[in-house]
Amino acid sequence: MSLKVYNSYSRQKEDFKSITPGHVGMYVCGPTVSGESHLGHARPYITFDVLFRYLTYKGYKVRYVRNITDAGHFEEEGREAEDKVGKKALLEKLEPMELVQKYTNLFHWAFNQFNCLEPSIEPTATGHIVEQIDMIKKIIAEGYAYEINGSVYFDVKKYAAGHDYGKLSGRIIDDLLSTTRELDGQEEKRDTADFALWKSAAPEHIMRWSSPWGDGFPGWHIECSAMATKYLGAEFDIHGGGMDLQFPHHESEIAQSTICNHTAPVKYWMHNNMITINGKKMGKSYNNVIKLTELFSGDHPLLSQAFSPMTIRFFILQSHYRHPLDFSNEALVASEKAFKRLWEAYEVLRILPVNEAVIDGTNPLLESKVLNWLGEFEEFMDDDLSTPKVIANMFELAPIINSFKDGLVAADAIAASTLLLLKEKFRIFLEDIFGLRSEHSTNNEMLKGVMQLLIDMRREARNKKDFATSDKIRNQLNDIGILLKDEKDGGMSWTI
RNA sequence: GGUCCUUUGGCCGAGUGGCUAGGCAAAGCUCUGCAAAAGCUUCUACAGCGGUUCGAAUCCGCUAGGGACCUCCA
Repeated sequence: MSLKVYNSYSRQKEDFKSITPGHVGMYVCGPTVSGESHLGHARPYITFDVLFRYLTYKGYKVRYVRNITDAGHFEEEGREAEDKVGKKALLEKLEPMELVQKYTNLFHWAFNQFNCLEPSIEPTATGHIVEQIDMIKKIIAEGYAYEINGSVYFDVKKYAAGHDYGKLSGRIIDDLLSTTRELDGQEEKRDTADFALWKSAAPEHIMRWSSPWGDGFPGWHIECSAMATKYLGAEFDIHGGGMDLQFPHHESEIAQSTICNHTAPVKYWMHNNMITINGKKMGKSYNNVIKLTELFSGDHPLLSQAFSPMTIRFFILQSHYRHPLDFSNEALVASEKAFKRLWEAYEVLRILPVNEAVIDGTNPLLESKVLNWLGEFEEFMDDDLSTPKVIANMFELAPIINSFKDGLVAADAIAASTLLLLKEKFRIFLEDIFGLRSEHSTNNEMLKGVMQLLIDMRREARNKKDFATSDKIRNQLNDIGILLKDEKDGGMSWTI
């Protein structure tokens, strides 16, 4: 089976074929570490983590590059260009790199909580100033950039004359060139559509580097082009990021890299949609963000409780990555319950005994349904990562799994081979590909021993019809967060 | 203002021409000392209007609402 992905550049689903057989180069725009990550940031990194995992499952050796933007990206409108990282640092009275370190650590911590695999390479913008300067030099040499007052701008009009500038973002170049908007600090550009490759730094700028054009800092888009080229080559397979980066960021990346490397840089552009809150995009500019730390702690006016990283991961996977996802406390509560139920079914499945003697199941209809649902796991993922459909199938299978445990379905209803396949597919898709995991460590031997003792005591009490004692054990365990469940066969199990 | 997208049952959310997605909530039942959990059952929607078609949530047009980008943004 072959993977199809939606390519933003062609606006259609395409068969995925890697440039180098067996290998995939993937670049994803990483965080700007001038502040704390919020729920909106979780989406791309979880989405592309799943893609990374899925490509690996498909047998590709993937080099996954995700940058850390620890410089650059500037405020421009209505005021002098300012280095965002440097500005915040002054406010917080921290060294710029101290601030960057703090938020980088926080980012790593949060996405470790989300069980996101680490990228193969996580380059920083400040660590690649030299590469960026080299790239700018080449673009100047090619005649597509010009220097004015220590700054360097990309000549969009010239580029657009021979290239399809605006194709990725569906922009019409003439509209861009005839912007009616008045922007300060734009007068030195030849054209308003031009973008900065290098910006001259005012004396008070803390973050600055020397360059052939004087002291300054790199422009908005050049870091991704430089680092992607360095680690993935002039042409690589996948470039991912949020939809809001299509213009101008990715459009400009294409232009820079195309001029510098004489080839279009990316084969498949993939963009995730936004997370909205009350229908509005969650973003810094809207002042409506919910930080990840607030989500994890529940410390936010819109939240009724804390939500675990796996709940959020599951919530994100329940919708398709290219569709908008509206946040609400209720939706997260629903996801929390759904995930818990699914995960517990999975834990039941793992310890379900397999009778190798069952060659043919006694319930062919059930068996064919199970096989069909399992087969669709990969089929759905191949269709542009349709994670919600895979999850829907898992929920079709969950009651069947629970019915096996409760004896509502005969143990020999399906062949041993099918049961083994069921176990394997659940493990691969739930754990390896979706990156979900148990929230709680229940493999603490000491806790297991204590629980067994309490279960034994409760059973003895129940046998003696001493329900006061048995209820006390159950209720008090419940109060501290352990749920005792009486099984159909008289046994007991527990979950946190 | 320009470009583009979107509108699904109480809520979330799949779905691109014909066959009940799924989850959460709610109700009933089974099981149970009670409860929880689990299982079973019920709840059949596609913004409005018009068109194409044997047949449309799905294609086209108009109307209304919402949103994104155009400026840092995942």
